[in-house]
Amino acid sequence: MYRHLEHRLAQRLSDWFHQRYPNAALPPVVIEQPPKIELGDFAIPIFPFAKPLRSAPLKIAETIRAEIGPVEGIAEIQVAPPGYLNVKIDRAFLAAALAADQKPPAEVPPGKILVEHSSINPNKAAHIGHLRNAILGDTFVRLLRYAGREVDIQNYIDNTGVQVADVVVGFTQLEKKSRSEIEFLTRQPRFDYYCWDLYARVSQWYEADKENKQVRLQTLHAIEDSGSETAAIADLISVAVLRRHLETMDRLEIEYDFLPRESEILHLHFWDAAFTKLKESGVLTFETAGKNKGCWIMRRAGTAKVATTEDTENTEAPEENLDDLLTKIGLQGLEPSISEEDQKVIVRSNGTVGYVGKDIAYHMWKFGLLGRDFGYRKFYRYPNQHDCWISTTDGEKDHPHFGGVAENYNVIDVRQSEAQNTVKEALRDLGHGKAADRFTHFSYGMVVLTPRCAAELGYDLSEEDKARSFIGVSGRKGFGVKADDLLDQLIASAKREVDSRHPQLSDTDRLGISTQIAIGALRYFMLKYTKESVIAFDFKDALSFEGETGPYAQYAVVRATSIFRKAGMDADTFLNEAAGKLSAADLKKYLSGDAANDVWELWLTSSKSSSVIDQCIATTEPAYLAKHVFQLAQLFNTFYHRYPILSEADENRKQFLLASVAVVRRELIRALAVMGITAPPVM
RNA sequence: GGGCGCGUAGCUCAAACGGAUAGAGCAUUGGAUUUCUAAUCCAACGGUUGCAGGUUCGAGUCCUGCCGCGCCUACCA
Repeated sequence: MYRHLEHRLAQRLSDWFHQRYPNAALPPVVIEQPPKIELGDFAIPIFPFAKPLRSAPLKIAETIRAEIGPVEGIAEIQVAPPGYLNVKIDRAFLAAALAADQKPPAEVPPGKILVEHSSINPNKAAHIGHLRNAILGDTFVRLLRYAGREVDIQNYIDNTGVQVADVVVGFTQLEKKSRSEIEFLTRQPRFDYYCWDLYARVSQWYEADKENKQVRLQTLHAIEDSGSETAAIADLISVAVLRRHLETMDRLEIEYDFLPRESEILHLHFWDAAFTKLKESGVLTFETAGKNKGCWIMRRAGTAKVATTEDTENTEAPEENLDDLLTKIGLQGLEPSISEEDQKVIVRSNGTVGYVGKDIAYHMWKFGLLGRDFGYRKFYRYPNQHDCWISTTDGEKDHPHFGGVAENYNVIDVRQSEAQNTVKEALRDLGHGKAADRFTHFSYGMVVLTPRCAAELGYDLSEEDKARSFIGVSGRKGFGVKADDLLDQLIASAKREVDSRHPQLSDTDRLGISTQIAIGALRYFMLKYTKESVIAFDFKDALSFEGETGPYAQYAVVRATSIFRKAGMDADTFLNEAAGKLSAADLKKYLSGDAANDVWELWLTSSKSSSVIDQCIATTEPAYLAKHVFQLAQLFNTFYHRYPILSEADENRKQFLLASVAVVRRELIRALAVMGITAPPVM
């Protein structure tokens, strides 16, 4: 409803401007929030109109105020120096709509959206960096679904890369394990932890003797031969680790619909099909000389940008740079179409295709542009009976339809920006401009360890690392905080509190509550930072349950619920039945005037969730929702402290206060659900 | 070298489109509960938004230069 009023107001002002000044070129109407609630609920800066209309902002504002006429849902419009229009919402109007949970219909664009996230190499345990990815991705899925969009969640599994080969080397060479011995190990709890340590040991082994890297190369080749014993072992390991990843993420209520694997991209000849199209369209060119002789290359994304109709005036500049470069490296006259600096090798001179090439093929499939499909097999059934499918070469006849989507979001960290751009440009160069436009790299920053945190974990730091402000997580070095470990710690820490607070509850109940709190803390922690920022991981912050944390917001819900429990009522039932009986006169009475500003702010903020969620989707930034949830919880806690509700003597006012609590509670629960957080019954 | 990003309170972070007095949390200090149980609330303290210019009614935000840091720049994935 807040969103609706905002749009209505913007539209009305825009219409007014166009009617009164039909020939003027005017900037769009921008709606902001005044710095203080006393000033109003919406603020429109008039300054941008001063110049085009050749008039003072205050004068224009005054004219608008006088001529705009009544707007439904708007109570008052004031002019404020030095040039704002401050607008007050009709408080009773909004509150009545909110109490009755009225939602004006929103437009939902057609077409399915694909969100790809997690994509953890299946060779070791998931760590905190993967948690950030999965939580961001899963929350974005929930945001889209809240907005009414249909979403498929895919988790791309690179099961044929060197990382898997390295662990295979560890089992077969370092540990001399047979296939059946490895199979036995895969059935042990937390097999991924075993691999974590082994992977780090293999990396050391490579460094100890360069000869050892030959083994890696042989193993890598053997994996690609699908009939070999090595391939079978690799599959055994990667599937077992993958299963562990699904279990870990399921602890956080993160699920997937489909797991496309790189092995099928190869075996089902996705790449061959893509390669043919890429060659035919000239996107890939064969190098006959120079550093990349014998490779199929593409122009590096983002460099020497091809002139389009919009920027013809810039056509000269890149060519000059190109000539300069060619001169510098002594290549003038050889006429490669792209300088070596700008070349991106897609197919190596030995004929094998790199990661980006496979990703291009995968993305052509995603948008239904490849003319091929995976085989599908059920792989994992979640406790809620939802099935997660995996790619195979043959597969089951009846399966859901994956691929051929309208939009695509890839949740991948910022280091892959260039590779992502290359995929996007390949789609564009193939003539699929629309698909390229609907390809979004949902980029986010790294999770790193503070030197203190690394020391706490017992890692020996080099002098170089000690001097750094933070240290990157490294699976290769076995350097990082494992996802399951962190979650275990959070649960244990929450459990200690719950045990002391609620000794009367059963241990199972206390564990359940602790788990909800741990998930709330972890998910909120990963979402409160804006996605581009680097998270300097610190146990003190991550394990905190106070201040700006998930449990703070969960606690607000618990408090709201406990008011109703104490009153012998169910909060939702109350809202369904009693809230409708709130008279317009009472709403007006209890919400009017500056004295009611604090309660009004509670209602106002409650009404903003849909607007905030729209903003999160438009900017691919879930942190706005985290901030909103915290703000709402904060307002509620202040309100809770200031107003005794059950002891309120005025019965009508008591009903109004209860309705206020019930509305905030409902909106908090909804917003938290979008973040994948549920509030426990007690805390 | 080139590309991208970052630099805001002691620490960790906010501040959509340039807008009203740059806000939170943590930490520190002082207070609040026989109550809908304090994982809470109130208050104090804390800032030349890296530096120097510029654009304009107005700059943490845009432009230029400099300083510092990170990532990418592999026939790795």
